[in-house]
Amino acid sequence: MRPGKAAHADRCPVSAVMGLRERKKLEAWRTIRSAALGLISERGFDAVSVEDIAAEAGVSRTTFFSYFSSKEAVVYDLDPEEVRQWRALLDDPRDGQPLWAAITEVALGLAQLLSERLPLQKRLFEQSPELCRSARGTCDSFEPDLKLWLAARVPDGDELRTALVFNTALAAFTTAIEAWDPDDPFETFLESVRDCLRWAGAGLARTGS
Amino acid sequence: MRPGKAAHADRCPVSAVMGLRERKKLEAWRTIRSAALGLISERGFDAVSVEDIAAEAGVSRTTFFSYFSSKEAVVYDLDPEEVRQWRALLDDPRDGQPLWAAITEVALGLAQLLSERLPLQKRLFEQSPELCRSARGTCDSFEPDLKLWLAARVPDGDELRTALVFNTALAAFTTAIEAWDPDDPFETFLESVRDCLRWAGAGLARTGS
DNA sequence: AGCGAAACCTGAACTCAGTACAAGTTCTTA
DNA sequence: TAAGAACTTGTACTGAGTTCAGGTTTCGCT
Repeated sequence: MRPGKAAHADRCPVSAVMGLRERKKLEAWRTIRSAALGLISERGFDAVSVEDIAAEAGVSRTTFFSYFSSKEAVVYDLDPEEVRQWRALLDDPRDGQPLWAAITEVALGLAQLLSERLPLQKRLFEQSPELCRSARGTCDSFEPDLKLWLAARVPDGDELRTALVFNTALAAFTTAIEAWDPDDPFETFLESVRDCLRWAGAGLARTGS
Repeated sequence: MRPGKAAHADRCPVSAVMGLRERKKLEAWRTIRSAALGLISERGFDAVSVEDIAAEAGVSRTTFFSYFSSKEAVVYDLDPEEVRQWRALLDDPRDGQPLWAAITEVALGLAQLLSERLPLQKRLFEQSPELCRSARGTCDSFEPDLKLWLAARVPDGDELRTALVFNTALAAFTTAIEAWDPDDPFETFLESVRDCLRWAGAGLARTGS
């Protein structure tokens, strides 16, 4: 039997035994990201170059791009640990729940998961149109997973309607983000997410509240 | 009384008397755009540089950027003539119609307006992830106008709900675009737009068709 | 007709994101 | 511990987007 490294290191709070290489990689990832967020949140997104970030993280520009696929990605990408939580969120069977209710739960779970990052991100959006324009990129990490999840739940539904459900849920979520003031308590944001999903679920053609 | 140039040239099918300067500008705009679309649709978006386009249009790179704010913009931006039609579409009072019905009409009108361009655009999306990623930019020209229009119709409604209505309508529209095969007849696309808006209006939490 | 101002076009020089690659370093595994 | 895979780095390149000074065209007015 081998020393560390049992079977596969897919479970456990990530940090478990997983080889020097992997551990270093995660560490480097986090170093780069926090260097980036530090610089960006004090100078603003546009005023920080990838070179600045790399220098601050003590790493080369080339290496930066081997960890993040773009400058925006360093703001959007999920920590591996968060990815794990996200998958766990989707793996919950949620049997018997109607589709829209299940979606609402996933959305709220996601919001919780992002609670640390979101206020900062929102503030960055406000000051940098550059970044804001690519805001849709936030979802790039979620989209594939979420589409699979949806497809599994609506096995034979028609394509168009399934896509609509997905995009509308996303619209509800981003609407809540747009409307949220990052200085307000996070609970306010969660309320908005709930409201938006409820309204969209009930039908927007309905007048009144 | 002066010769040409009566009052202001805001009405009329644009092409009316409007000064040499303006006419040249419009002409240059169209030359650049069609040079761009020509090159792009034969070589693909990524394989054409701004320099290529400028050269093909017989104009300098600098000038290109004085007409279009980015390389993507040359694909997305509306011809001034189309802008005129778009504004006309929004100016129609549509009295007495419930909000969602009015939105549906605007969306269908917009689709009609884009009918020429859309098949090509869709094909470009399919081949260039680069371009596709910034697809949301398509709406950048519509967003401000549309938000004003909406705000005028829901004068005292709450912000969040208004934003949700807007984003959901947009989601419905883009869903129809995503699902559409540009080789199918345009009517198919219009049907999808109608369906998506109807479903979103009726409430996505409702199961079944 | 003609003149001054404003708008326009252009080439050159620059910044920065993103990619390619070859050469060096570090970890893994058997 | 040696072969090899994975990772890092500097260098060099492409291409988008900006700035700017200087030249040309059009406009408004007389």
